[in-house]
Amino acid sequence: MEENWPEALAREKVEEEKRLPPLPNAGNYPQIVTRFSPNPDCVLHLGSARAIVLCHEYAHIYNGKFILRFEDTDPKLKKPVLEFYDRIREDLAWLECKPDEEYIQSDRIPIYYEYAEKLLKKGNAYVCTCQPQNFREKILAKKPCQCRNLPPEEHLERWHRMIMGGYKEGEAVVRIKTDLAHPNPAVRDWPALRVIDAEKFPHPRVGSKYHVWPLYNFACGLDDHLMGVTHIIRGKEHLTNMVRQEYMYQHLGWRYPEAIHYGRLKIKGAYLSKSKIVQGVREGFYMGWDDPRLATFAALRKRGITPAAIKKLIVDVGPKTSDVVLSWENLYAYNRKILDPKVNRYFFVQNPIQLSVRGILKAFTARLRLHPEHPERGFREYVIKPTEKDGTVLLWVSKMDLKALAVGKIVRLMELFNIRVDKVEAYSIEASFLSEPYEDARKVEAPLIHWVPIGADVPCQVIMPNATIAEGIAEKASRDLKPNDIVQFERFGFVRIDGINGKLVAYYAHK
RNA sequence: GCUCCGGUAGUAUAGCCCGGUCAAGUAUUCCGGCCUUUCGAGCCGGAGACGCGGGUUCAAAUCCCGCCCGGAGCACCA
Repeated sequence: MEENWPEALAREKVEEEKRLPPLPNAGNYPQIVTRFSPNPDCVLHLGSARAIVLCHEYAHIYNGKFILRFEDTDPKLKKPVLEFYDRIREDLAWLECKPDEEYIQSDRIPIYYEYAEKLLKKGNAYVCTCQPQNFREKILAKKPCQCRNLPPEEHLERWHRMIMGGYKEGEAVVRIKTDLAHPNPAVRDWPALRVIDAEKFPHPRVGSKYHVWPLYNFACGLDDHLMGVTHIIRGKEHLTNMVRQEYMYQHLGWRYPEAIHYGRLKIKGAYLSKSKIVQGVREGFYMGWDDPRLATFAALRKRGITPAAIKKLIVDVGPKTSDVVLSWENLYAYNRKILDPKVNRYFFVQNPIQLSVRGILKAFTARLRLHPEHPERGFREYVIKPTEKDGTVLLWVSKMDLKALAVGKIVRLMELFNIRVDKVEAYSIEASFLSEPYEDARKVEAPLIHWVPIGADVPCQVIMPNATIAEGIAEKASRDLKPNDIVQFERFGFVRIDGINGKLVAYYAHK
């Protein structure tokens, strides 16, 4: 059923969630195959999410296959870095977009050589030894360069010299023949492989083994067919690359896969440029790949943004060709919807200030639900006992609530009792006990504020999205939290617990 | 400059192919109310958009033309 009627299956989903538009000509293929093909020269970020989620999601919907392919064929300008191979794998795993297969292009150089030779032999490609400037002039004039029409034997000979290291950088390049009259000069006889000084620019994985490296259109074009990719989903900056590659497909007698070119995805205020991210981290401007100011997956993960929220967002945006500039609020809204029913609540008092309440005649036991809608999850319990001599109780409250704590005002300490403020000083507030019932507070529309008993507390800092730190005190019960727990600090926001040893450290997600 | 895409509310998206049911739907945002021992969630109500100008037509967000604006490509990068 699933194999024969993927559409029917997909349609069912439409009703419950929103749906991606159907893939073009999906019915023509026995199995849908998509691929995500990053250059391991940076960690992944929200800008890559569109490619990943769309590819993975479509493969999933159609019961197809999702391939991860590292495109690491430029050891010079876009030099791959070893650590990123694994980081990218981790990011995908975290995003719950695990590939069914993985390839690394630097392992496939012999395959590319084989096809280069084949094309050379058939006269569909040639080794061009022209000065780049000369070639440029010719091609702009729609004229062949002096190499183009040389016999294949000559090119084969040049080719062998090329891979043996007989040419220096820039001295020879393999070109795929296209149409010299093509309206777009960029399409005309595009370069397929070039010489790299292997000693000077060793590849992090294969070292100085190869002098000749394929360019994007060659390696990618071959691989898409060789790996059985049926649907290419990539950014629209690759639109002309499709046109270029189609010529090579013609030479090889292959059929070009279906291609979807979506627009760029940006998020307001986020730095999504790989080079800027790498530079900022290397120079120490950012604390790491997971600096909260970054929109890397690592950073989002650290802040408690869930993969589900990211996926939903991307699916919602869909594969349109126009660019989108998302606002963080959008992402937060998805995340909040996922988090709110799931996560427990705790009190965190930012910028604590001491509150002493006098006139307490008995001990109170505050039972705070871990989740307001799910009492079955349990409680945090605090016994508030007044001192024997003057019946006073000491609590932490937040300076942020100072406006509600003006002299004479009535305030309710959540789940505890109501007080009237008597005196406000720089570092302390004095108040007196008023009454216990919640209804009393409602009647006078007293503001509700949270609190932490002095003595039943733990120092806590929350790293905010702009990398500033919110200092404060969390309630004692939060000591039981574990790293990666996501909770809501009531009236403060959702946070992900990062660590706890003596001090609680959390990262802020959003309100 | 050349080639190619695209422009629906603050943001994102549906509708455009096969004109009317679109006085434009949805989510978020913002405002108001209800509910609620969170300024969260939920519920109810409200605000807010078809880039501009022509044309075709009984009828245009949808078709045609021009303009304007935005983006991408024009590497021996991916």
